[in-house]
Amino acid sequence: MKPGTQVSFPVRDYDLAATLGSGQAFRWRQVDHAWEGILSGHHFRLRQTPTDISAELLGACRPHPAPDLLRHFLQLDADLPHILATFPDDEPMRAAVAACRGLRLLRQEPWECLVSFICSSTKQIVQIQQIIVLLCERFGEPIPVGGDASFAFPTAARLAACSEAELRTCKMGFRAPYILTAAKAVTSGKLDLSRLHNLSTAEARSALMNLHGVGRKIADCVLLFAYGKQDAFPVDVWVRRALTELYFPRRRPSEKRLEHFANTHFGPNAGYAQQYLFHYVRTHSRSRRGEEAEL
DNA sequence: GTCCAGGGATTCA
DNA sequence: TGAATCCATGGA
Repeated sequence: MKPGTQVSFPVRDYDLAATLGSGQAFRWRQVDHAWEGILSGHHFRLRQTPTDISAELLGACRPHPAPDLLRHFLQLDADLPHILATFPDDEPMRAAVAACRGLRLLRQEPWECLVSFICSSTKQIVQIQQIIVLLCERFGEPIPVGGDASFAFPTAARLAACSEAELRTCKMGFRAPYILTAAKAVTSGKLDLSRLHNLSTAEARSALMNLHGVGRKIADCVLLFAYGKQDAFPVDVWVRRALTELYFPRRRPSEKRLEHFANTHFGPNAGYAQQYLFHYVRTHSRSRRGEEAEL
């Protein structure tokens, strides 16, 4: 696949906008009716038609993309109806699925995913995107795309060579030392990200949580979005809000009760269900609150 | 349990 | 339009 070439994938039950815009990945932006982003040093433009997702390669800083790069990243072969059938049959889940059926979990590169979510702590999605733009512009390999350049995600070795002050110029604040220690752990071999594929969810989570700045929530995001461990269930501000409002509308549950509920209610693909709830409350809560305010 | 660590987007008044 | 709040948190 050379720059300028185009491929097309027939798809069913796929919502590209919900998938790329639901806060799992931070390097995809909507341009007119297409989505542009960088994956493994390749700058793609994706479009959804009623029957297909088409992909155009706009530029690359590496010779050839892996043959199944997009198929794997976009999880085109995932059996979505089967996954949705494992969700609990209750009103909140039905509403969430009805609102964004076709939303898929991506399969991202572990290093990029780990760095992105270390940057995510107490940041809004727009700000996380801004941090990552700066990080890539300053430390990523340039990708020639037409007149201007885009940038690959910086390698662990490149970030390990940065000073904390250099990282702070990317507006990541107190997260800079966390990124630096993660980069050094990966570069030194102390943390082998490729090895986590073969570990159980609990073991892989524990390995990630050994990193300074990575707690349960960030570890679960990486397990879910990079390793496809669909029993991982990240609970952030929005998911906590969703669980409380949708499942415990009368009385606020204790933290322990909520945790137990999250770990037991959603079945083998709990992480997938979590993503539907996350996207659902984020895209619907404002209007719903507006309605409540009018009552 | 409490406090603190960027900083800008978003909401509020 | 200036102020207040919030944010895919985790560590001390």
